[in-house]
Amino acid sequence: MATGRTHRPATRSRGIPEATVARLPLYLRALTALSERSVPTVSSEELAAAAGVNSAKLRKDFSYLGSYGTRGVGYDVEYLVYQISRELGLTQDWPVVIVGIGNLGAALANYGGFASRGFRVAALIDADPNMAGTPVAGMPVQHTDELEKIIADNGVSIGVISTPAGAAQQVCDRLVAAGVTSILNFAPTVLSVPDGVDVRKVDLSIELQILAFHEQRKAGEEAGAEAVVADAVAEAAAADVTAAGSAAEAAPTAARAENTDRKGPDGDVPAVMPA
Amino acid sequence: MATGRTHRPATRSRGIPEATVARLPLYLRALTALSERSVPTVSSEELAAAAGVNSAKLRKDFSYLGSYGTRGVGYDVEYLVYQISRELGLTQDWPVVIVGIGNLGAALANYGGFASRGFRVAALIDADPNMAGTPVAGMPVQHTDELEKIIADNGVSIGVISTPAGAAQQVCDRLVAAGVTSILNFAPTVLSVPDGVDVRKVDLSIELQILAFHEQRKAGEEAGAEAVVADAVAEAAAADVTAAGSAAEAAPTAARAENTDRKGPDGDVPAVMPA
DNA sequence: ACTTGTGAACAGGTTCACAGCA
DNA sequence: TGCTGTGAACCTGTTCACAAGT
Repeated sequence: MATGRTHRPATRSRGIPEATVARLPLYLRALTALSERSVPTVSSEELAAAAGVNSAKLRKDFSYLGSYGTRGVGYDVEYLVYQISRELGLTQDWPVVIVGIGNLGAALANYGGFASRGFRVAALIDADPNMAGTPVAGMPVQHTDELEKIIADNGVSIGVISTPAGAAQQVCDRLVAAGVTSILNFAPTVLSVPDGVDVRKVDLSIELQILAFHEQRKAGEEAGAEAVVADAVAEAAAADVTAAGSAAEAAPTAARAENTDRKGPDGDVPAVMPA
Repeated sequence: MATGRTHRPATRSRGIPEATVARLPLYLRALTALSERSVPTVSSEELAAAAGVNSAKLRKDFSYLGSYGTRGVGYDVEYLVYQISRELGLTQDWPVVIVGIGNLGAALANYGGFASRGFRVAALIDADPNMAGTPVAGMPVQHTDELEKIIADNGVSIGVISTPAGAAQQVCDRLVAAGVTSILNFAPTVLSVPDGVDVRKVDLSIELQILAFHEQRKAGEEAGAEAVVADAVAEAAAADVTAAGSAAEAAPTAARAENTDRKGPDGDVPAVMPA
């Protein structure tokens, strides 16, 4: 597997912190909502509440972009929307292909959040010949054989993989070979990619497992004790605790909000793992 | 705002770091694969490679769980699978309900990764009366009216929200009122929940936006300069960039993941800590 | 020999608190 | 007066490197 250890080539240190980048979409969404309500300006306190973060963090984040606010007043909504969009690269058109049109792929194809954010689904690709031509989200599914041509013809640089785990690496390799340099992976598999290619993974079951961890902890707390019971049972049960082999991937994120005053959601770290 | 600023410095305790918890599912998946291949033991180096992290981090993570390895040898696969499963609370059955059976909800209902990890879909709920009774993933969709009863009858404590953004908060409130204490939110909205309830969110468009950011950066780098060009244009364009994304986010779907998270800004997590 | 387990250095991110400016 | 912008403290997480076992 790729061993690209070069994570962050110091050379680019002038950049915006990853944690901040990961929050920009959040701010953008909150700002877009304000914009639609024709709100002209917003304070860091208000915007932070809408985005679910605390104001100090928000101000710090914005400070990395530049000084776009006005002391004593707040931020100009429209101006900020533009600046953040530009910073994220959303002012340009990003054609993307979705490979693997199963339940999830179809859901993604129908997701409105793409188009409204500068992303354009250039093609839906699936390995099943029977699906070819079938319309999904108003667009015909194309066969995997066309993959390279589609990517070249549309200048696609971002690919979404929603195939079964077993096909993911192969699809990934073809996407990369065809020129894709950013991949959003939904398959529960660790993908190996050459240096220079970004991969972000999303795994539905991982999120649930993390919730289960905290849920379990809540229950134990309530009970008062901690007796993590089973210790003797461990050995015995160990043999078949697991089964199926598909599952999770990595991704963290969490949010937390509170009702009554303050609150802070949390931090999230991006992780684009380098091969 | 900063009223009761009672810091909670001493709150730290025997807990496992959030970042570590977020990686446990990854290790578990890799271990499960090894287990299926009947591999008896594995070194931190091998397992780390399979999980996509570096070995030092993996060993550090495991050290929080206890000393489950054998120096000079490695870790016993079966034993570790059990220990991690137990730590995550996966040795028990977690009934979950999925609210909002659109494309994404259906995809989630069909997702095999749930069942194979101790999660059981107890019910599929949707507000559309026409969907009631319709089988999805082999199970009839039930109407929202039944929500409270379903949760009570099945002892559900984890809920998944895959409704449109507009309905999310309302659904969330009902889930919480009915007893749910952990929520996985796919709707592109910030949810407010009372203390003690965990919310994790997954937003697909956010992941894509983060990829776009890095993709844009790559392009610029290639071009040689860093000149974030358009600076003068900014001012001019700012005025009406606005509408760009009015389509709004209606459909739900999304995913987002990343590294770690959760933690409390202020008085958040009551600090779980079993003595 | 070989690999774990971990103190300690390091890095990055968050929060504080206040100076600076409209 | 009010709110932004930010240095500095603080805290969490990562990496190093080696002592401790087997």
